[in-house]
Amino acid sequence: MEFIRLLNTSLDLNLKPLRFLDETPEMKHEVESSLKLGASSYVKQEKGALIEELNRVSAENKKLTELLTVMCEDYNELQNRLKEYTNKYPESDSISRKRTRESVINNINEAINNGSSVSSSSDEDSCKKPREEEDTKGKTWRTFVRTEASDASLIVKDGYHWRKYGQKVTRDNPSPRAYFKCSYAPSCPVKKKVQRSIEDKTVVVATYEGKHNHPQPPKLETSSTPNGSSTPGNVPCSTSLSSSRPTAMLNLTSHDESTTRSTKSRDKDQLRHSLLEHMASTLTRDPNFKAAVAAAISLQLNTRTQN
DNA sequence: CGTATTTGACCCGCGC
DNA sequence: GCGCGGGTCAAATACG
Repeated sequence: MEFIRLLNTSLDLNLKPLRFLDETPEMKHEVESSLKLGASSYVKQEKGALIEELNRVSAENKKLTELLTVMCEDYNELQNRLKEYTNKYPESDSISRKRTRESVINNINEAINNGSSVSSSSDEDSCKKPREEEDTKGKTWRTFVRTEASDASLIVKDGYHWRKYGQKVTRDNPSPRAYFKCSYAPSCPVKKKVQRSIEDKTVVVATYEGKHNHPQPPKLETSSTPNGSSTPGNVPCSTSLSSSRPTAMLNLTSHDESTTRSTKSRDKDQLRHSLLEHMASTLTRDPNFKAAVAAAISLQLNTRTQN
């Protein structure tokens, strides 16, 4: 599948700690004392190193920008192809209760290709963008959510509060099915069943029954579109960086089909800008990263004073 | 200690 | 009536 190719987010970047990205008081002190000791040659040397560093960061920035552009283009191409496909094979209105194996596979594939989520991380709050499929009655509907195969929690974050009241292994699917009730309002009759797809273990199928008799709870940490509120201007993109494994995630699902070319390019720029901004701010906020930078600088200063 | 989750038991509808 | 399978209950347990 082509979207797998898109998932390869290995940037092959030079991830050597950036210098002087965010000076801590200790670092400042060390640099100042070194400057006091050092001669003007040291300052020149340092200036050269800084310029070199700046060039390197600019090159990385350029590389990231190019990658992002390629990803956006690929996404648009995929979306166009999906549109063509759905126009070619419109889904029949009479969906029988018991689906054929082929139609189930098609729906799952469609859900994935539709951009349910593109995630390279196991982060629980990562891009879980459901695709909904309403029943002909309008009382039950299905949602496909892409998650990590290793994630056995069967939690689908849709903005509502759910209480799990049962779990069962059904005959047709070895994965357990979890039963939830809406716990936000005691009188709310809505229930949902969540089960991994038998065809694709990374896809979770949530079946909702009933209609909420209350408004959607205020979004705090849970949200059906977890990325929507995290970035300025609701740009559908988020990044996360942990000390052990830096990850980058993109949720490119909220494109309006009728958007003009200019809006698309503006969105691209916005997306690019916010992604870079977010990555930078995440890096500067990360205490481990700060510590690594401080260690690298002090190491370099020590070796220079020894030489 | 209150709340959420787990899990075995139980209930109920359906087909034979 | 019986067995099977899906759905629900509720006591036990875990967790914050």
